Amino acid sequence: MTDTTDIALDDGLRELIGYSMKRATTMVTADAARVLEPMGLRITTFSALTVICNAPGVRQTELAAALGMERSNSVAVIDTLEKSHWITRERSAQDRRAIALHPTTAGIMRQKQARLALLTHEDRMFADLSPIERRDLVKLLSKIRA
Amino acid sequence: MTDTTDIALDDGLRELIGYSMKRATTMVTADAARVLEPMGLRITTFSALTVICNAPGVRQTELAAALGMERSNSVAVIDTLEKSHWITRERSAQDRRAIALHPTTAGIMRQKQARLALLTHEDRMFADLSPIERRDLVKLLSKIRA
DNA sequence: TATTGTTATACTCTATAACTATA
DNA sequence: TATAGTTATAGAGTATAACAATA
Repeated sequence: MTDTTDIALDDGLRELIGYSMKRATTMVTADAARVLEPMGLRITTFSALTVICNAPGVRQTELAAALGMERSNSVAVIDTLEKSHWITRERSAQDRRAIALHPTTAGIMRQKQARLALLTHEDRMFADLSPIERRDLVKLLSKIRA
Repeated sequence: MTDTTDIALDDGLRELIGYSMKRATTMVTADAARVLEPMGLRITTFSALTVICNAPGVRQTELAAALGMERSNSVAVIDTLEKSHWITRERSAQDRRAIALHPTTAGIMRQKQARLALLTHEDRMFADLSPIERRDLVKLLSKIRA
């Protein structure tokens, strides 16, 4: 070190909250992806599967909106889940344009298994935060507005 | 609404802190990108430019490590900054393998301008968080460990 | 042998436009 | 005419392997 104060190279970026958010989120999501990978899931497919398990019959457009993704991009995600036999596409009787998504028994089991693995992963990543601090973190994040 | 409790479709995901982090970070970085775009900068190029302005003479490998990116991916970022005449590449005399990165006068001015725009953007995005809450948020994020 | 910058490549996520079939 | 699902496509970020020049 050439300087007694030993300033980090990215010190000029640390004044930006968004920089801290991005670094931390990248760490967390990368670890979550590693946890999901051996189960044949990625973050996007796990998220979609979870919504479908919690709201059977949800339409693709509703699903995409809930996850903040484009309808067009949701198609490949749903294709993957369908090919893995974790969900089924069923044409709606009331509105024959729409497709209702339903989880299979295998899909429900896989979602439960992945959920538990992610809760364990979060217990590890957030081990240095108390339950109150974890709730505070989510609360503060929810106060950010577009 | 069919249910009196009116549960959101992504409710099953909200128990995961990583989900809140990802949604919030996507919002913040998307807005930051919109702010930087008219200045000819993206988040990655702004970050690199900031490090180079704060640590003139930094090497490419050091820069990439500081930003948590691959050396190979930093090349295109630095190419862009060089083509915009905001930085220069100078072969090191001590170690002729290495390249020292220096900001130009125009680069320093552009970085200052972009920094101010991002501080304004953060004041808008984090308007509902007090100064203490903003510090708490960063503090909590720093407690997350790999 | 190891490291620096570089190229090539591939994969994920994301964003937009346009098509089809239904409403 | 508007909407639901779909296809095609392109951009940005990210990850790995391999190479030439230099240490």
